Amino acid sequence: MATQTPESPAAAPAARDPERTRSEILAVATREFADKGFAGARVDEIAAKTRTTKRMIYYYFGGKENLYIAVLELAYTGIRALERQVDVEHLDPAEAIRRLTALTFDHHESHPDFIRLVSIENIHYARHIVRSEILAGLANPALDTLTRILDRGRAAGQFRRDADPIDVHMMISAFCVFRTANRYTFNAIFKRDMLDPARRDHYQAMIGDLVLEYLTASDGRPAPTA
Amino acid sequence: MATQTPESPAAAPAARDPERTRSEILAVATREFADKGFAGARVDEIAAKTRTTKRMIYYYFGGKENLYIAVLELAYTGIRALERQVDVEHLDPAEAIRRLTALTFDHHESHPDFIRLVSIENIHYARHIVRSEILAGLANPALDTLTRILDRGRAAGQFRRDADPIDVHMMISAFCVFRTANRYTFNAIFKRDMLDPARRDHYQAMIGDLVLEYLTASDGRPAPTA
DNA sequence: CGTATAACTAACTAACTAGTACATACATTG
DNA sequence: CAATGTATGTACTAGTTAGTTAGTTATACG
Repeated sequence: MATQTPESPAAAPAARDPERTRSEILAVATREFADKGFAGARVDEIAAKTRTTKRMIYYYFGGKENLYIAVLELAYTGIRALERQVDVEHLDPAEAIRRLTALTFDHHESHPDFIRLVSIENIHYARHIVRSEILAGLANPALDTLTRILDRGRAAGQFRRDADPIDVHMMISAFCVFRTANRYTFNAIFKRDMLDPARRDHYQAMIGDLVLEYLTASDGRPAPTA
Repeated sequence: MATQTPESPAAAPAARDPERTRSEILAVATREFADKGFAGARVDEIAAKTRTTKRMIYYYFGGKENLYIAVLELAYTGIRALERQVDVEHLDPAEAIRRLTALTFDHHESHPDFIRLVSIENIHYARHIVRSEILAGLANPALDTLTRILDRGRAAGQFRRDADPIDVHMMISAFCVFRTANRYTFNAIFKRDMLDPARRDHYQAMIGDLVLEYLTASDGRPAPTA
């Protein structure tokens, strides 16, 4: 007997389950906002796609904009949790960069809705991120990881000394985000699907090469010779 | 006497000027769609910001969606015209790459509305580009230019032989587009404005270095030694 | 048990929004 | 200078959309 709730053994739509109601609204809203943007998404449609009613959206979230912010908060905290799991401390700096880059690459590929939400939020000048207390002060595990790798690489004389963590993070993100975020216009214009599985390994290696070549290039200053 | 009659040469609101009416609607619509997206933009507001009425939008463009497509067409053809003016044929391949990269960089920086429209269009899965006959078959001067540079660079034994023009174009675009398109969320999270004039030269040089280092790196094949 | 409260539903509304009907002024040309 | 099509403005409408009102039902807890 696969009972879902303590007292109800019926497999019927669980009558009362605030936890599930809330998270179902969030899940559906994530899809809708990511698909159509803030202005394009419809509260009525979000409600219709859940097993509950529109009233519940207002009950739990207070309004369309707050729901959108809740969606952003969930998306960002989820991504950050994943980033925190990355462990490359045991790897040689160059290998660690390659691994971090590959993981970021995989990550963006497997979370297109997140990338879409970020694009949408940029169209809104990041207004909602700034307004959200949760998001405004969210730590960035990927950047911390990268900072440690760069420190190790510099100490070992492997990496250029003027490499800035935020810049390197930007490089990696730029490539990985572009590939997903601009997939459709790029394909319409160049007739090339940047997410074609046949080209996946090629692009994953390319961004790794790119970053490593940058990091191991001379910075024009007296560097400790290997 | 500021007469508005047919024969008045006065600088007063030109009574009849279809050319101006049309282009004014397009200019205002470009700003509105770039600012708020397709769903977020309001036909009434676009009309209010022109010197004409909503009726004229329907008269000239037929509807909101067609107006949006017209905006895209104008934006893309304008950008393509600029790209066509790039002349780097007289430069050494490496210098040509640096110049093309710098021009692309400048270009994206000075056309944020275009980048926004591209982001918006990606949110719409490039549906309108595909529908537009003008856009679907628009040549890409930047890619042609790049292809010729790469050919010259390979012939001179300066560039790796497996460098693909579309891939290289993608690299350049990724960096330049990301910097503009993701400016707001990036700044909200990392407290760094990627468009800060103080960092402009740094980033312009960085993308140039990045691409050149990639192109001059060994491709693991027997290459003509310099 | 019974009652307070949290979870929930259905129906409604006021405001907005894309698009249109209709009337008319202007300009070109025969 | 008539007449005909182009360009334009005003006022309207039908449909949509975020948000609300007024309640009902389940559950926890004394």
